[in-house]
Amino acid sequence: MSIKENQLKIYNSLGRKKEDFIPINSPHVGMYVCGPTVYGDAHLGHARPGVAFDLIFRYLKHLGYKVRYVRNITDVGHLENDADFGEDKIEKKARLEQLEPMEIAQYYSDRYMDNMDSLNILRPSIQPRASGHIIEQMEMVDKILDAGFAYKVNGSVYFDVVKYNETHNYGELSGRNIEEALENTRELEGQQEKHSNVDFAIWKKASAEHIMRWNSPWGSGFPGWHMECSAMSTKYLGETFDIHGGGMDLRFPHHESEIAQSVAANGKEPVKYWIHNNMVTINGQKMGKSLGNFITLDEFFTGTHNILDRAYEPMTIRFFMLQAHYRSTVDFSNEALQAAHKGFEKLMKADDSLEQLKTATTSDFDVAQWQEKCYAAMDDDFNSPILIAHLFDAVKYINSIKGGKMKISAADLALLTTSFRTFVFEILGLRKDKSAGDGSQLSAKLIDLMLSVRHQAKLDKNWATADEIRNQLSNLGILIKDTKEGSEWELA
RNA sequence: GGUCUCUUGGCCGAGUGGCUAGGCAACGGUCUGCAAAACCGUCUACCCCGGUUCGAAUCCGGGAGAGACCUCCA
Repeated sequence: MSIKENQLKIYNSLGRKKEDFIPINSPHVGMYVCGPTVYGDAHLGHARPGVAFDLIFRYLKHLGYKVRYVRNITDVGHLENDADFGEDKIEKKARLEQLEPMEIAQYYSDRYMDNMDSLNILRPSIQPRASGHIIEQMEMVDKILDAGFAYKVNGSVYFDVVKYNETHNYGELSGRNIEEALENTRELEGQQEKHSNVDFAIWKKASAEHIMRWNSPWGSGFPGWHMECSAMSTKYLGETFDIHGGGMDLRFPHHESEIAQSVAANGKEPVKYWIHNNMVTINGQKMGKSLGNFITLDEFFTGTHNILDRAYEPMTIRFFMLQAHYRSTVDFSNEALQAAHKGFEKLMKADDSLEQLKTATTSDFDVAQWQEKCYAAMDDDFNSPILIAHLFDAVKYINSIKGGKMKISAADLALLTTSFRTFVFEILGLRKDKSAGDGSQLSAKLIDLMLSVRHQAKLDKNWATADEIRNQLSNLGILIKDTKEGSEWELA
């Protein structure tokens, strides 16, 4: 399979500039993205990296790359508060609800995947769980100890950031200067075990009441915060791979520490291109669990959060996110989502119209050049908003042909149809939601019956009856749309 | 406090040294028995103050405001 000729550029967080995308082992591409910690329902913020990296995954595949996409499920290891008093997040929830920790993790990861499916996010090639890779994480801890970049204290193992920084640059990704950080020492409590407060645990001793624990050479415990991603990315993608993604909030300390761990253990930089998606904000502020200002995806789909004016289809949310570039923040509001909903509908209707277009001998629009512009948008760091703008140019053209104001040749129509659909469905990953068909067959037939009665009334110029039917159906939430071809209906 | 980012028309949101994205809303029109829907058209913005330049919303400096990270976080 050949790679489609392209000039794909990717903004690399490591270096903060756009670079030509040249895979290490073309046509193979390895991509690792930080997935969710499964101790709660996915919210709008989780949809952002889901959609962003799905777009990247889809486009790379479209270009002909063979992509192995790995997205982890974190079901152990995240500490709350500081290290000494922290307890595993999953364990805490379990104790509160009297359930097995793994039961919670399974429940929420299933729900997460259902949500992602709704958003038409392709499943990654591998979705490894942290709890299933304890051995690999212990092996990596061992390697870091052997390399001399970690030390053992009371059954825990800490990464020696200060020592690492003597020969490497801890802070290369986040633009931090550790020496400065050390000078502005803040008083931190309960950190006597660490040689320095910039050090972090790579293996943590489990307290007596800690349920999620594994035996290790250092005693009974669990892996540190950042180990899972280093261990699993190395296992499935190799010591050096092409793309590592995640939310911007993970840049420090999570990704910075991942780099340090991999370099310490394997002696080489793990990632060629770091890609970070920006946040979803609500009233200008980051939507997040700790801030308590999040809306879950299920609440969006059902409209059950009191801040929501209505329910929003998954595709509305997907389109809403694709209308912003992945590196920009995107601000939630009902108004913005309703605008996205309408725009999306317009796009889908234009797709339907493609079937009905009549061809001519010439075209009034340079379809080949239009296609080039679409590729140029995607090649420029996956610029979906620009692509969507071009798609709406095509929509306007399609509608003008339909209205008899412009012409298209048969060859151009074929090209327009395939490219339009490729970009809309294959690359942007949009999908027509089965909406009107949701009602029972019987209801649909009854509505059609009412419409034919109304049609006859209109032919008889019996406007009172025609309007009565329209109004009554409207009261039931069924919207009549009169077109030249006859009447259509949809659920409001 | 430190590091970094952002500030675009009624709203959302691209872009970037000259060629004036796009969506939604609004307004005008076409269509329609009326209405809605649909479609077409119109609407020329870039926080403030300096500077560089033939030319800046775009580059540089200063100011104001907002946000992210520095603790788990998508």
